[in-house]
Amino acid sequence: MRMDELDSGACSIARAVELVGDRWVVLVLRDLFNGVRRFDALRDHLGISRDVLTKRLADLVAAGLVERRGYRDEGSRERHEYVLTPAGRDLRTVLTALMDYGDTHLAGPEGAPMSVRHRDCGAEVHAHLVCDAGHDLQSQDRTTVVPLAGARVR
Amino acid sequence: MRMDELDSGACSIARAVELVGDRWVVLVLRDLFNGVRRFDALRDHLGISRDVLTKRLADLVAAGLVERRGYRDEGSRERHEYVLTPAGRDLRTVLTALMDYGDTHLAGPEGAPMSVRHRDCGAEVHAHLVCDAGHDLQSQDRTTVVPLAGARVR
DNA sequence: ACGCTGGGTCCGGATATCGGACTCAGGTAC
DNA sequence: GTACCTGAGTCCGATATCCGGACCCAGCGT
Repeated sequence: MRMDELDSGACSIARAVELVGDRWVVLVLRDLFNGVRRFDALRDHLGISRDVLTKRLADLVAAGLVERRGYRDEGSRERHEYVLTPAGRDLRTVLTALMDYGDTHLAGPEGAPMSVRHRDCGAEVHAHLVCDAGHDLQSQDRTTVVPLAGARVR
Repeated sequence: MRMDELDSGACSIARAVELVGDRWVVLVLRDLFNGVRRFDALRDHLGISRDVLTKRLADLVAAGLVERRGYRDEGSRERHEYVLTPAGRDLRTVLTALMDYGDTHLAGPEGAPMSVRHRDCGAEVHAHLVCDAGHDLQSQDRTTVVPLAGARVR
């Protein structure tokens, strides 16, 4: 079966990219992973317009990736902050894969700007392709794609 | 050091998302991985407008992820097809991570639509977070992020 | 009473997207 | 030779989105 006979929309990549297929969404998620939680902190750091940030955060909340949570610094009234939900945190593999790609192909002469470390052992963390039998496929191309029940023929 | 003191643009995720932070780019790459190579086949399968497809393909070629290659079916004049370069193929980890995310969080009741298999052993392939000491971090959150030489303070 | 601050909304111009019509070149059919 | 088909685009006008900037609003401190 040729892949172009299957419905492009009934594909997990298509569904996932519906959520995160946007520059700002990815950068907002990155900052949320890094502990930047407040509207104006995000706005300052990313240089995104307030308008768009409002919309992106609302979309992320609606999609269940982010939770809007009240907090109160003493001597201030209540404010909001944005924190990743477990579903949002599951995107870490995607962000790490993007980061690995940028490190390898797009870094300047100074090399990679950041390193993700395993908190327990200090070693660098990367996204790898691994098969369920335990083979690491990094940088090889030994894969085939087969349709399953959720696929739809056009 | 707080992460929001570092330049958001000097980040491998920001650089990578400059290339692939677009719905159509990701879907075009997916189809190229799956062997859909010709302009009109991509257009039909994705339902993208010709205009936008032309531009996305040109951007991908300019970025070195895709090569535009002449070919000739017998009895036709020369045509073009688009094939991934090695740099483009390195995005497989990103696409697999997106697919895993979609399979886990966005699949319908029929389950996942596709499965990527290791050609040598037939087992399913997934993107995992793995540290250089060999620990698999899947679904844990035991990471810290540290700035390196390529980071820029704002 | 007044201003400051976090977290927005509103607005107008610039950009991008979409679907559809038009183009162009080489090959086949007559 | 002429008409037509096909793959691969370009052009166009209407809509949608993005961006920067101005404006708003609710409490708290003074």
